[in-house]
Amino acid sequence: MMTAQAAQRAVQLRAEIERHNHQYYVLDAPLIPDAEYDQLFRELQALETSYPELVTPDSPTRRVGGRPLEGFAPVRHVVPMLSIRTETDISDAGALAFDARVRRELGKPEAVIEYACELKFDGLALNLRYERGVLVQAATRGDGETGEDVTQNVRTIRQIPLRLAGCEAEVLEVRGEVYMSRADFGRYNDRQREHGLPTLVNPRNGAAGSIRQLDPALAARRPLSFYAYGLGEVRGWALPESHSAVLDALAAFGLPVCGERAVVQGAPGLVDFHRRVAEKRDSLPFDIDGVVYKVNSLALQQELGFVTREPRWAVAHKFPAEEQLTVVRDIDIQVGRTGKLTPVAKLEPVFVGGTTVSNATLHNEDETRRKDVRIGDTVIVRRAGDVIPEVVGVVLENPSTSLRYAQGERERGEPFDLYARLGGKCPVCGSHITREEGEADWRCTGGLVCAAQRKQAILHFAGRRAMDIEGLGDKLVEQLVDSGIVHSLPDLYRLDAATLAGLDRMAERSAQNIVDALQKSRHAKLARFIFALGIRNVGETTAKDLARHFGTLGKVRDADVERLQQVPDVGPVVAASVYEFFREPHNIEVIDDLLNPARCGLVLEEGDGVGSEGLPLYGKTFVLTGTLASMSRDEAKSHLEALGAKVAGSVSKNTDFVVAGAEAGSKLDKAQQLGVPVLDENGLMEILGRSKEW
DNA sequence: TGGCCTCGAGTTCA
DNA sequence: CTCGAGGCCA
Repeated sequence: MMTAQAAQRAVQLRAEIERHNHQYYVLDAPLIPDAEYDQLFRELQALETSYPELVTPDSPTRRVGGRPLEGFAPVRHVVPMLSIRTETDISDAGALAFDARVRRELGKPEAVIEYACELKFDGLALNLRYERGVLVQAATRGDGETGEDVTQNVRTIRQIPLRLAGCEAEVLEVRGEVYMSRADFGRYNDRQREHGLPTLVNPRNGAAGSIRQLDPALAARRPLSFYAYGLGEVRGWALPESHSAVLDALAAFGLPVCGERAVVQGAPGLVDFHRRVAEKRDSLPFDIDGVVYKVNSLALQQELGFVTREPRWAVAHKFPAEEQLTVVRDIDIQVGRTGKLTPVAKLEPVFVGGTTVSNATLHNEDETRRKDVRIGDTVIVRRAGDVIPEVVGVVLENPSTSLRYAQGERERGEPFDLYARLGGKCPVCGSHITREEGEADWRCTGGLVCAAQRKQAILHFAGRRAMDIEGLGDKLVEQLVDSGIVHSLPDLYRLDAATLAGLDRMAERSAQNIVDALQKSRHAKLARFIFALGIRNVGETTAKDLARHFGTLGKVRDADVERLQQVPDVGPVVAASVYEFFREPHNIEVIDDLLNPARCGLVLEEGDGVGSEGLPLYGKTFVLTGTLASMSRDEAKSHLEALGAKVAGSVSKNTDFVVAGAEAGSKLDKAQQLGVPVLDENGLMEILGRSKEW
């Protein structure tokens, strides 16, 4: 790069970074995720390293953060609050590189260095000043030299002691991070939503925003936590020899210190810590960016010193970002089994949370409008603890494009309007679409005329929990419906191997497998068949309830709304769904066809409609969690149900037993919380075995 | 009527 | 897994 170009780029980057600093630190309204900001910052750093003549005294790299907010008194830090360098390589190599650097700087290439390892919190750094053990002042980092006096707000954080236990030091400044736990964040937002008040975007913004609340009464309502991780100015207190001993001392004074820390030896210890924390990351009660490594010996820390504003003896080693920026290429609209129209954002593929994400649901029109996602927008995508990616929100300025369009607002697409986009018609069948008063969803009115709904209905029918027709997946159904071979459910049972073998990715062998699977499914339990029909509001459990109560399909079909409501857990809504389903001539036609021995030849396993009162586990509710060694969860479920037990999906005080297999999750915790008896696999086998003898 | 508990339905990627 | 809503009970 030519010097002139480099100079121009540096000016651009500085302006950009300053603006984001202002957004982030002063306005608490970041426009871009941290990873993106870090990247801009690193680019400027790199540029200034290559061209030292470009460095200006007011460059953002010369300071650590933003600037004090008007309204809070400025506080000059006696000992500057430095930032910590981030290792660029997020793989294990990052840890090795840091250790190698430390040994080289110390001139001891062979030494095994002792490190203190901690978590890197996603929050806001604070300096707490204690004089003779009393909290006299709390300040934010600000620009590192001067922060803001937020003592009033910090006093409202219960975890922060106003007086230290057994510390009479003339001055002891404690540094740490204010954060919001995930649970507190969720609870806070739930409450805000209930009252129709604005919610917080993420816990980090919550923490930063609360501390900077000018009204301490408002700040006090935000549930904040704090962890101490270091020291500022110290007078009249003999420093221990190591960082870990400092933290122990702070904990003894009554300050919260995070328990997830370790003292390790050399690079292997760092790698090990990084891995262990990465595994735990999702189950921690708070968000973290990564981990921090610090040379443990304070003497060695001093020897290593600083490069400009960053200590040589510490680095942050981050994890893959859970949030990333990407561009919405298009908004597709999918048609579900019930005709529900779901907008889906087609994204420029982006690596986030360990996998590449290219689709994200926008749920419905209101949700899309609330987030104001439009085609062409840059959005923040998150893939946190759970697996499913979500669009967190729109970024109104993309740093890479705003450099180009620095002067004006970027052109945006139209606000999302589902009806207008579809011209009022289902994208698959062209039937008109409706949205009932008070409903969130638009629906296609085409019913089974709509190919999309037919495909979904067939897939549902073939599903594992329904008729369990192995091999009949979405690709095959797609082909069968599109080619016109299968129009409705009975057509499935008229398929032969020769027809199937003509299809894409279908040879004789696979074709025969499908035919066999269909043959096997001709004999089905009533409950599965009812579920397979796909009646609105009738899922697996309700289908079982109906089958058990009525015993035969004929009785279910002929039942009036009143009779239907006598089934446990069936109220007016479900009863109406069932009743109307069996009044629809097309549905009756399909069912008759399926059960006609001369046509499809399905045979239902029907009963006489007695309850299961006589069974040994009648009236007991089980919840299964974790993985069992000897059988699948579904098998365990059907065994239990065969004995009259009810198997529910979540634990409550009505649960009689929780069966915990290997790697049981939150359900086990909940069981312990509620004092519900927990069985291991042996316990389950014992119950199943014993009950069989009865 | 309000506050649980459940159930139903929709969702992503390897 | 999570959200929304149906159903039940106090």
